[in-house]
Amino acid sequence: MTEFTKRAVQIIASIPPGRVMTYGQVAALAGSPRGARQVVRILHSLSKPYKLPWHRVINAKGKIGLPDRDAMTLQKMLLEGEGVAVSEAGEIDLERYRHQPNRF
DNA sequence: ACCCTGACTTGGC
DNA sequence: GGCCAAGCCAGGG
Repeated sequence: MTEFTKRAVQIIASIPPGRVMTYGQVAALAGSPRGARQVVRILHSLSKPYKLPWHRVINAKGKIGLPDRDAMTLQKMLLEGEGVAVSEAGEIDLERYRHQPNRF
């Protein structure tokens, strides 16, 4: 496991309920602005063992990237359960829910 | 080791 | 604002 992966895991795990982050944002904070795809891999392979809040990680368009309709519905359900509004199309208001670890 | 693929992002039309 | 093309990085076959 690379350092980047470890950092990404920490970052994802630190996203509080009711907040979301984009793949690119996580990647950037973990030290690799172009590592969004690796973040995706992390969610695929490590979300289970590390119990990561995968549902709080979405793409830059503010939408759920999941190809599976069922999984998307689950994610929508989980987020709404935390107070995040998700449209039927799986869209989220990033400006409103984006988690910003080092905001001043 | 090489090639393909992906829960991505950004820039241009 | 939506669709297409190229860039990027790692894991898996």
